[in-house]
Amino acid sequence: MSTDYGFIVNDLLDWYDKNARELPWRNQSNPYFTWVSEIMLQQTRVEAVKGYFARFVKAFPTIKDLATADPDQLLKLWEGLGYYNRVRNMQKAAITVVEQYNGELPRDYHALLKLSGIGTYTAGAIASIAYQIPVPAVDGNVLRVIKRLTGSYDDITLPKVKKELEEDMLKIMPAKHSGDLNQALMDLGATICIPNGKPNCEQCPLNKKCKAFQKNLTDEIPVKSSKKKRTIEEKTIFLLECNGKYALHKRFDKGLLAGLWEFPNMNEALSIEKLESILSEHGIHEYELELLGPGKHIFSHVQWHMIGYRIHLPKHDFEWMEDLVWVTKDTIAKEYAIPTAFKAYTSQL
DNA sequence: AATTCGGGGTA
DNA sequence: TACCCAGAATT
Repeated sequence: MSTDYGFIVNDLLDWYDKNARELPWRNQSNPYFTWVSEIMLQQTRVEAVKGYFARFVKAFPTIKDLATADPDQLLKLWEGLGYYNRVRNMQKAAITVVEQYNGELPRDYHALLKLSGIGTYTAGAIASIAYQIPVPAVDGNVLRVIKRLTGSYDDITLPKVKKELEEDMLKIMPAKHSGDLNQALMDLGATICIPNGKPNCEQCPLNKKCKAFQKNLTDEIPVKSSKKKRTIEEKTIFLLECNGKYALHKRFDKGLLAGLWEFPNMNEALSIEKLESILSEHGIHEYELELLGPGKHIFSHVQWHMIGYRIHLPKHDFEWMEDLVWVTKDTIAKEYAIPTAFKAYTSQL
């Protein structure tokens, strides 16, 4: 069952001419910059991206620079932005682009789609914005705007619903202004047809045609099926300090916060007595112990409840934990990417 | 189809 | 709190 959405194209393009947001990655013609912005914007708000975008393209001005970059330097530039696999995938794709496309992002939707970290949304966004290829870019904004427009109770978390909308939107893409149409839908979703709270329907260029507005259904549409609730994990974080240096540990290269640096830690809430006995078991008898405050961090699917200890050691040739590096506070700040989850303890270095 | 990947803004 | 954000990869 397909729907013809052709009746909204002119309204949206007219509205976009007057109301487009001015953003650092707009009004420029470098497809690589468009690519960087689209990766950063995945599940991430515009305001959060602005600073990261400027630093990133300054440090890596070309796809070749990205392809040859030090992975740890990339993670440092991404530090705090989240979803760190995005930057790993982007470098992997950059290497592919250098090897297969002479360092130039392909002007082809399906070729873009094959690159690591580029799915249907991002391929459509790059193709339409950077190359004016008439393909849609269906993100959460577009799903929300269109489902409200038609008063549809489709569950927008279902892959089938997104796929059908992509097929319908493909049919109405204008030959020359596909990038503008896609961005019009996104700007409308971000500024007028907003997700939380009351949308600003009185300002909407589509309100005369919008079923959700006419029937007062904007608080029930779009429908999103409920999510799993978060599990809680207890952790004990150690600030091991010796001769002005701190111990860091590199996380496993798969899974949560893959490849980032962390303070040594254990996956349980450790009492002082238990900690003292563990240290004793490892032959560690000279140290100063300080209990640090609790820390909490919420991820999408899990939350950490942490307690911390500062352990001041006279020497670091002990055999409690493996694979530690010892670095100064300044070096950590410049070179080591530590996720925000440890903020309660990085602030006490 | 369901889950896993961050972090912060907002009501 | 709970929800959401210019989603993609993995299972």
